[in-house]
Amino acid sequence: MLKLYNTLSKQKEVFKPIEPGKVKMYVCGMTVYDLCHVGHARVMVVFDVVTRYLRASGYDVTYIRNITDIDDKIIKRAADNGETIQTLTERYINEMHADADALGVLRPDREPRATEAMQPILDMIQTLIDKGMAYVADNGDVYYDVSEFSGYGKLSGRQIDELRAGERIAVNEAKTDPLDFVLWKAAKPEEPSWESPWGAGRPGWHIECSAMSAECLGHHFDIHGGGQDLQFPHHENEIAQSEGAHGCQSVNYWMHNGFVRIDDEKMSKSLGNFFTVREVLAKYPAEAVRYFILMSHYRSPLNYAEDQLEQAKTALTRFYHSLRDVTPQAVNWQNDAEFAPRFREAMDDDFNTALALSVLADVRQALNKARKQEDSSAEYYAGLLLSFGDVLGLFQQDVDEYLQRGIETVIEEAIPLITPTEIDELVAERNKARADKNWARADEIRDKLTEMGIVLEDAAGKTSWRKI
RNA sequence: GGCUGGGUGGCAGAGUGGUUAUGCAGCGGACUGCAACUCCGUGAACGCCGGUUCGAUUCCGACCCCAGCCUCCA
Repeated sequence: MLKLYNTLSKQKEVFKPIEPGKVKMYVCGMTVYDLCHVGHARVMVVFDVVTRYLRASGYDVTYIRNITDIDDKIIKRAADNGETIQTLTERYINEMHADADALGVLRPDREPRATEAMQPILDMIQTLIDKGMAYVADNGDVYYDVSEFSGYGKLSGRQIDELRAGERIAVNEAKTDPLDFVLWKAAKPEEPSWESPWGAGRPGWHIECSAMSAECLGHHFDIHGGGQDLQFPHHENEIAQSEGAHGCQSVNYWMHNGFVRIDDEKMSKSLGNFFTVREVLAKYPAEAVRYFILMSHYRSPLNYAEDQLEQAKTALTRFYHSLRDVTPQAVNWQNDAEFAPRFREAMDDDFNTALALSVLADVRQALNKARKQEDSSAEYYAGLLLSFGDVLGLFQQDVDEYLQRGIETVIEEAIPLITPTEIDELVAERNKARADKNWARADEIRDKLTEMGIVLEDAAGKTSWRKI
């Protein structure tokens, strides 16, 4: 029985889909004006695992992750670069996909873009105006009238008067209430804009998600996800818009993942303390980054640190190592009686991947023991590990490809160090020396390879190698 | 100031009213020509102060500290 933490109720709840057997999920994706950083990677990986596990649990999942391809930062960046917003966003959408693919993140079923949803956005704003929940200001902007929505604050636990008392709300003359937020922004000269009944302009940030989620999933759907920082105001405003316009509950379960931190501070663009996914992938295998993200619970803060990445890499390598030279059986983990109950229990408990990984560590150990005893159950455990791994998006690469990864392109100062063929030749020479009990020569070769980051492993009758 | 969440062994990170998390690192042993890999064994923890309890790291209260949101942000 799957339980998940619902931000709306601030507690774990048993998951019950609106329509039996089906899950409709919407996650706030990226604003595409720059490369993704590790925080973005976390959202993608976390909800990828949520989707995979829901599917493994038998649900027919419709997963939507939007792309924000029009906003102030995009306009500014495009202007700075002297390019159109289309070429800018197109480029970063491709980069985002490249990062997602590298991290083993499956594509959502749909990735709607704000600029392609103008009509639904305009319709929704009109509905809100017609219902008296929005108004056109003197400057041509359209604002949502927060006082017209009684549920305002229910997600983030805020009271309207408390928010009013806050000192950090910017004063904007055009609004009748500082808490009101913009649905439609009147265009300034030179800015990209779309025609509307209220003049040329562009949508406010929040309205696109309300419009697109309704377009893709209907007025009422199961799960809405995103980063913790979107709780307020973005998601609060989404609720106000969707429920204001449709007159019914919009989302049953709100899920928010925790931040990635550096030195106990949130990783963010504005603080400038971020690492792009691209930078991290240059130093660590993508799957190790994924493993690192899954090492902690999705709602906990995740401290980004090199030694943690190293640890993830080591742990992952040991899994692949255990899978090496075993022919895995075709196994469906759901049929397993030994480990699956614990795995399911962990994942059912609000997607506790950290605990699930500890179960996989036990499977790995069972596999190693079986291998040591040359027991045929090794093939079963290997298959089981792969089946579990599929739920978390781990262990799916070819074993040698992972362990000997990138060997063709390993370069240090642009000079290829060694080719696999050369390694094989050295290994053969060393084994000959070993047969002759010429330990000095054998060790010399091994040391030479070690210096190049190649580890040799002498199993009975076969020497294999891997990259450190 | 308001509202959230958190403080666990060397590091990371689950969890629990009384019994082994797990991973990485360490130590001892087996295996090995020596290693690597693997296996076996092993030490080490619950911010501080009270309370409830036969018993609290786990429940309650105060305190200290940390992070986040309240402004664009995954």
